[in-house]
Amino acid sequence: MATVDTSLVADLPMFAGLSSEELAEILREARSVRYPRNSEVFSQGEDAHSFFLLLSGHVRASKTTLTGEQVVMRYVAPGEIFGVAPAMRLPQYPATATAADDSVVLAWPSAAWPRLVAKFPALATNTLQAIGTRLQESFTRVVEMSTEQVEQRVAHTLVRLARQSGRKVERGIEIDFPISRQDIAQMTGTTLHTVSRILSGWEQAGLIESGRQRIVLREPERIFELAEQAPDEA
Amino acid sequence: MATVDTSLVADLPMFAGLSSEELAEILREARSVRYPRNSEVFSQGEDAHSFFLLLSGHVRASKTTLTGEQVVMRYVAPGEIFGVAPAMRLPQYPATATAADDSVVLAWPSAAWPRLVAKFPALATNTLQAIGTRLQESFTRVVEMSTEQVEQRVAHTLVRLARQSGRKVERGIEIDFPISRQDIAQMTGTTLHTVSRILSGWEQAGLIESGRQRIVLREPERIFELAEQAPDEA
DNA sequence: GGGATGGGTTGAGCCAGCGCAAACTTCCGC
DNA sequence: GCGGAAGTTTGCGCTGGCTCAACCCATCCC
Repeated sequence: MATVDTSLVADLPMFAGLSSEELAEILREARSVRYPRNSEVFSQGEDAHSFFLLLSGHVRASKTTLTGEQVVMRYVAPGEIFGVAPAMRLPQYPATATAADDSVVLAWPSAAWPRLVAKFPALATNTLQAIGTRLQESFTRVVEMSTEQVEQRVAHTLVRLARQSGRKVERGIEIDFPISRQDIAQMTGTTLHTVSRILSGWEQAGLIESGRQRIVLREPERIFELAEQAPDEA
Repeated sequence: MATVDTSLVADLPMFAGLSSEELAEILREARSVRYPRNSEVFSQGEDAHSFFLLLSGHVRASKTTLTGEQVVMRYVAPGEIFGVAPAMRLPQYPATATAADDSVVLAWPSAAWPRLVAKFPALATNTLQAIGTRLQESFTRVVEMSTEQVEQRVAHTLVRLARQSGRKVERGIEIDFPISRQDIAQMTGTTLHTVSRILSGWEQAGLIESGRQRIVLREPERIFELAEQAPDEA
């Protein structure tokens, strides 16, 4: 159980309003764990033994339906908390968390939550804000799924991924972790075939550049326009 | 500003872990307001001046897109909090709240939130739990929209409405507030035409009985089966 | 009681995107 | 360097559900 340097996480919104002594006390209860790419951090339905903070890498949260279909709920970026089921008093994890790339996380045992929150009320309000943001994002997704065509949804998804986890490269903005057509299909409620067709079209048009589990937005503004415009302006 | 009887709300999850004196202190800051059917409690984009608790009636939360389409996010049942933007530090309401039926709400000024939470930390954890539940519900909806056919989604929606706001009547379970085909369409991401066709079919089959803004589930279990079964078992 | 308004029903045609199928490419382990 | 697995591309046919359109019915207000 390595000790974590407070400076690594001091500026995160999760720890806003806490002194560095308080932060140190909180971090003392966490252990840092490394998850290689494609390994599971936790699994849907499993007892929620811990809650997490992502230090580096990327983690995919996905849900599996009764009929076996997978839906990707979100990608966790470094600095975000995840697996916070204990904070909502959920006894089990509602989704599966998988390392989309080699990742390092901080993990606190669930039992620590009530104690920490009692001692540091800022944690509760910070978490409330984080969950609130996530609720808004989820609402946005419901609205998109209800009102937009597939192409628009894919565009929105790429824009969001680029904003959240984009890395500037010479030729544009690259999504900073391996992501397949299938993953995007599971984020947008379509099939990998349709995603492939759409991305091929965009590549043809010079909007993107892509390869195996790799996407570079060459013209982010034009993708953004696609995302925002009404379908019949196309 | 009427004084509110603590006994009305003492058992709500929102106030779990608070003594009746503490509860009285919290309620002292709220005023109770009546909203007639179809009136707006607050409007999307408006400054979040208050947060609310529904005492009686039903409130519909809906979002409007840039292109003018409406999506119904949820129906608030008595005892639930809503418009809790202030708790998430959202400066504006992300949705519009409309009384689906004559309703009575408790309203607290936003400014009261930080003060109340500081004094009564249980409020923060209770709210966290409420928001967490809502996040799960929203996730469920994303999954349904991603993986289910329209008929299944409508079935799921009716089952949920019946559970949340169903009233037992001789012939089955009636949704306890006026709800139109259009409303259901906006909850399921389809058109009122398609909803009308589906409900007509079910009425034909004796599964439901319906009229103007009124739906009675005559065979709730069979609707439930429709909601759960894979489309090709139909 | 007549007109208007809001909600509901039903028909006909069309197309976005799915399902199925086959082939290709890249990566990785041995 | 070979074989297999995983990811991607592309063609083709079909269909669920949308669009457009017309009409009906109940309720409410003069």
